[in-house]
Amino acid sequence: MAENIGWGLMEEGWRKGPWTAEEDRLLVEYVKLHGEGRWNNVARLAGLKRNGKSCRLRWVNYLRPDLKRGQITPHEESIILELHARWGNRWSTIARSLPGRTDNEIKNYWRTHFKKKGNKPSSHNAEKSRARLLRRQQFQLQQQQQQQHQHGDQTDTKTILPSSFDENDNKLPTFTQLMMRQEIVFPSAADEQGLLYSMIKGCAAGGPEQAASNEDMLMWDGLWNLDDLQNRAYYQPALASNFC
DNA sequence: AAGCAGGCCAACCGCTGCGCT
DNA sequence: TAGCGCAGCGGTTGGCCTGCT
Repeated sequence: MAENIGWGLMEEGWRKGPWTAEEDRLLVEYVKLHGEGRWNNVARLAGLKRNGKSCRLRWVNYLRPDLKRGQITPHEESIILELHARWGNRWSTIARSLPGRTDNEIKNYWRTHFKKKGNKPSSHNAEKSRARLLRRQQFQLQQQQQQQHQHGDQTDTKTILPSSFDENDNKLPTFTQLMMRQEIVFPSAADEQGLLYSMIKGCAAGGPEQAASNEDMLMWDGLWNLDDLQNRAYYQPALASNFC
């Protein structure tokens, strides 16, 4: 039996529907005090009239401090495409390769942009969406630049293209070799290349040959590719086998 | 200006796997 | 080993927003 309480719905004692700012605050306070997990205790300990599932979902998809806001970048999009081709609808697995992005976010993005029209990213709708996305990104970029200008924030160029890379040869050294030659410059954690940063941090000890799991191996296999268009790392599956 | 269609995203639902008893 | 509870996952829904006609 459901009861409408104006903003939200009460069902069997649990509130449903959109979260209020006060509920968010209570949930954040709870996680600060008790950490993530034991979500069924939230109602009792935090005074929230939400079930554990709802609390977990709200935290994971919206309140987590490490979430990355804003549109999916073309770089992230290419990663999503490649990983979806590998793993299918394993959204949580794909999300683990995109720091700050949630499985829900990626799932929504995929369904919006690629699910329809026979999974053709280049369809008319996808093109329109991309055009809209680019307009938004340009706007966001302008805003970021304005903010950086206001704060005098000088961001360093984050080149990770190896100086020894021979374009004619098209043969890339291994990651370990680059580490030895100190030819990799770590991007900052705040950079959109957070993926590269986390991969370097996670596997720097030995590169793909030291990867801890099959999934790590897959990531190494797929992700370490370089593109010199903008003096930064880009995701290009076609070159993967040359690099690792 | 209004109506409509589609995009976008937050949230819910049902199922599954895992750990504990 | 069966039963139970919890956490996590993928699918789906519903409402708001935006752009087009």
